[in-house]
Amino acid sequence: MSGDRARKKEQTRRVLIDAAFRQLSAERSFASLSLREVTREAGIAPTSFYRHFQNMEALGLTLVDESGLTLRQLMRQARQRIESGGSAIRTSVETFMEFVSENENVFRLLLRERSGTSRDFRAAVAREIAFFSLELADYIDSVTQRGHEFSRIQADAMVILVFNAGAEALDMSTAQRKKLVEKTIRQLRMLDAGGAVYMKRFQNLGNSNSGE
Amino acid sequence: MSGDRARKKEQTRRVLIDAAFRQLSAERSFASLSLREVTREAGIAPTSFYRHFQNMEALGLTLVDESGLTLRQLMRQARQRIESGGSAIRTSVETFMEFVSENENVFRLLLRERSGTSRDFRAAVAREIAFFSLELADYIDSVTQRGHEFSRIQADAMVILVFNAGAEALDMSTAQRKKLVEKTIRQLRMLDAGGAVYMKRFQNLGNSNSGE
DNA sequence: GATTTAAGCGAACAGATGTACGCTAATTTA
DNA sequence: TAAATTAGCGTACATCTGTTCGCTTAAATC
Repeated sequence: MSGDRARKKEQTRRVLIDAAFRQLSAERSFASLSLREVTREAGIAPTSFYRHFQNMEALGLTLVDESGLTLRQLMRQARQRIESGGSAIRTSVETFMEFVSENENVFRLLLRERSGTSRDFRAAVAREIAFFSLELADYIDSVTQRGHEFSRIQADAMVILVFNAGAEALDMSTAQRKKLVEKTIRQLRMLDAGGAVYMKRFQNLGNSNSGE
Repeated sequence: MSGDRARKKEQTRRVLIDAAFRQLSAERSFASLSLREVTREAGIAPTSFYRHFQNMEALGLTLVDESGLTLRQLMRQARQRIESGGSAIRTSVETFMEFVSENENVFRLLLRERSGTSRDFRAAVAREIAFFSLELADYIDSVTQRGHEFSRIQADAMVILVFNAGAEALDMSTAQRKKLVEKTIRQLRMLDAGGAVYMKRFQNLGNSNSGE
């Protein structure tokens, strides 16, 4: 039968990926994982690792990619919830925080590799966040009609604030997280309100960079 | 003569600290430094390390503390520049970016350990950033008189955006960094403008969290 | 059914790591 | 000046690391 071997190979590849994810925690970053640790957790001989990945860096990039996928599912979920009524800002923040709580290790990975030691990792995470931001910018622009460039700047700021809130949440209790959500919502509302005001000012003054 | 030995000890302690800072780079995080590497760079026997620090974690905390000090000097500088005229926002962003460019490794350390694997490190960095944010909040409040809590929320958002811009700048060319500065300034202006608007709305509606 | 392919394994190796221990030599104390 | 303290060093050891190599065994191909 054809595809039997390929299927089994895919299976152990998954086991390796899952083992790596499982070992991530507040105390363990991907960079601190050794090849042997991952294979041990996966129940596979160290040397077999090379049948699936060229090295740990390759495995890491796979993890980042999968995390990006999870992130996109999150976006889809948030969009659905917004469409079925409710404040866009509140819904987005709450959905994101839910995601962080349910995927702490996935989020930690993205968070850490964003400023990690591998340029490829940093680029991969930046790409995922940019995708996230672009989607939000489109949404904002479709609602406000202030122009793509402007919406993009606003969306970028919002995404950064939400991501940062997620990062802070990781070290917090449930009660503290609730407060954090409210704070973040206020920050996004400021940006929202400010977008309208600043846009007008921006148009009146033209694109000058005159001081003050 | 008394204090000779103590002085020399302090000296080699400095050599260790400097060696560690020197080894930080885009490719090397503090977590990836080994005790032996640091002592090698410092020109000191591995075992002598223990005469100065209990372990690498202790050295790391010292680095974070020193980085915090540098950050406070930066704040002082920004304050002075603002007082001697010019836009507060522009001056702050430009001064911060200058700091990042001149202290890339210091900034990288703070950036990485903010989401690192040591709770103590994370707490130490959070403390430094909170200090930074608190100062800005005081300044905002003294100018706008909108109340400490409100100013704090706004200041927090601003600090996050500026820090994040600093992080992005690390992987950028000089030209790209210039554009980033302008973008960040716009984001802060949005927050500034939005603060005024949102504050009014906030007061009129009361502290309700009614949807939409 | 015979031959080829390839996933998985165990043994082995060189290199690096943190740290214990005891020594030396210089400074400090008495 | 004699005794005590201590920064710095070299040796040593157990442990862990990534990776090579050749083998087995089962699936795929012919």
